[in-house]
Parts: sequence; structure tokens; C-alpha cells
Amino acid sequence: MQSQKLHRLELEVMKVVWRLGRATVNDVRDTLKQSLAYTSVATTLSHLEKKGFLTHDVDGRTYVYRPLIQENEVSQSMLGDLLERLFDGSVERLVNTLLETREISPEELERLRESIVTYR
Amino acid sequence: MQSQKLHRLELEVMKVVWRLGRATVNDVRDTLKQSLAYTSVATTLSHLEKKGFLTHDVDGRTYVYRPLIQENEVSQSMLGDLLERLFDGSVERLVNTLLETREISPEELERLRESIVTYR
DNA sequence: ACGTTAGTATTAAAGCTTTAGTATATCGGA
DNA sequence: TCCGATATACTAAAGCTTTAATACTAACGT
Repeated sequence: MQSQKLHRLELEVMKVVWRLGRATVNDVRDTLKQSLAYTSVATTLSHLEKKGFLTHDVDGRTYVYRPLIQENEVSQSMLGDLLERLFDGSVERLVNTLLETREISPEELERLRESIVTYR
Repeated sequence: MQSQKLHRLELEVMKVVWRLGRATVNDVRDTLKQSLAYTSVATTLSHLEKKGFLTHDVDGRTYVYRPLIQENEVSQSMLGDLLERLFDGSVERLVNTLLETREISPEELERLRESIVTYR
């Protein structure tokens, strides 16, 4: 398994593909917030495929991309990376920083407590 | 206030300065894990100063750098950025992803529960 | 006083990500 | 069939981070 780290644009493109399940260049292009040239999106999808995050099927002359890796896997990997780099691996410090920073709604805090308390 | 996002090397250098409180180029160079040319470290410190993360006092002909921003501030900012980009701002999803990785010792889990339960 | 050493300043090369232009191929309609 | 539209392939420019060489400067020991 490789690095599983995605850069800004790569991540945004992957999020679209994860959301859509299957996506052409134009699907991605139309869904992205930022407007990009067709070829920019195509190049990025190409990169992602070369890196092993995606593959494609061919439909006529059109490539239909689909993920080869789950969003959760990438999230875990990137979060784990930040955990090491910023908090020296201390989950406690990370969570405390999170609590300090965010104004968390009572509902979210309750769900959070539930998650942690029931975690075994 | 500006972006508060640090790249890999910049962050490593800042961590040294935070740890030491005050640091010369050689202090940083000697403390870093990776071995770098003197001028590489000096350039990075220069960048960090230009970006407003550091300043320096002069001691003889030597620059003694010190942070202008706290580690916690940068941690919050960078974690917040990841929270948005990866979890659409959902603290719950972030924490659940963290728990899923299962790299948490029982002691750490206990402290974590304590943190969350006592959070006002 | 002078040369060696130890600093900083300047410049830029190398490597990476983003972005898109141009070339080429092919599908589909008139 | 032929032309325009649309798809991918190829190439590379622009911008950013990392890394370090070179140039310049000043302190210090003798």
C-alpha cells in the first residue's frame, strides 16, 4: 500500500468521485466548486489513476472513473499523518485541541460522548 | 491574521523553535531529525520570519529567532483545515475516524473520555 | 592589522502540484 | 462521406516548497 496522501485538488476530485460512485471527466468538472478547464480535470484524474486511487471503465470513447480506495481509508491515513506531525501521536492532545477550537453544538457533543463512551 | 498553514519543513522548524523558545540557525540545525545544510535551515527561518511566524533578535552577528505565534494556534488552524476538507466540518466524523484506527491505548482512551465528559 | 572563520543575503536549481494548451482520434449528424 | 464536436494523450508553463551554492560581511584570535 502506498502513501494515501492526496493534495488539495486531488482530494477534491476524489471526493466528487466518491460521492458519485462513477464519474466522467465532465461529471467531475460539473460538480467541482472551482471552475477548471476540461483538460485540467482530465489530467488530475489521470494522475489519480496512475497513483492507484482510481481506475476507469470505457464507455464508447469515454472514460468512466471509479474509486479503488475508500474515502474512509484516505481520511484515516491523512488524519493519522496530521496526528503524528502536529500532536506527536497523542490522540488526547488532538481531541483537546479540537474541543478548544470549535464551538460544538450540544447535539454534536452528545453524539461525541456517545461515540467515546461506547467505544470498546 | 494570515493563513497559518505551514508546510512540512516549515512545521518541523517551527516545532524546534517552539521547543527551544529561542534558537539560532545552528540550534535548529542540530535539533532537526533530518540533516540539512546550514543555508537550508537559514532560508527556511527567513521564510518563516517573512510570513510572520517568527522574529529575531541580534546577538553579535547572530540571529536568535523566537516564535510570534503559539504552537496551539497553528495546531488549531491546521486541524480545523483538515476538519473542513476531509470531514466537512463534522467533529463527530473526525473523532469516529480517529477511534476506528484503533491505535489508542486503554490509558489514552480513559483520558479521552475524561476530556469529553468534563467538557463544559 | 590581518587572515580565518562563522555568520547572513542573495540567487537559483530541483522537485512537486496545479493548470491548461495543443495534438490526435473518433463519434455522429447532415 | 465529410465535417464539426467531443474525447483522450501529450506536453509544458506557472507557481510553490525544499534545498543548497555562492557571495558578501563582520568578528575574533594571534
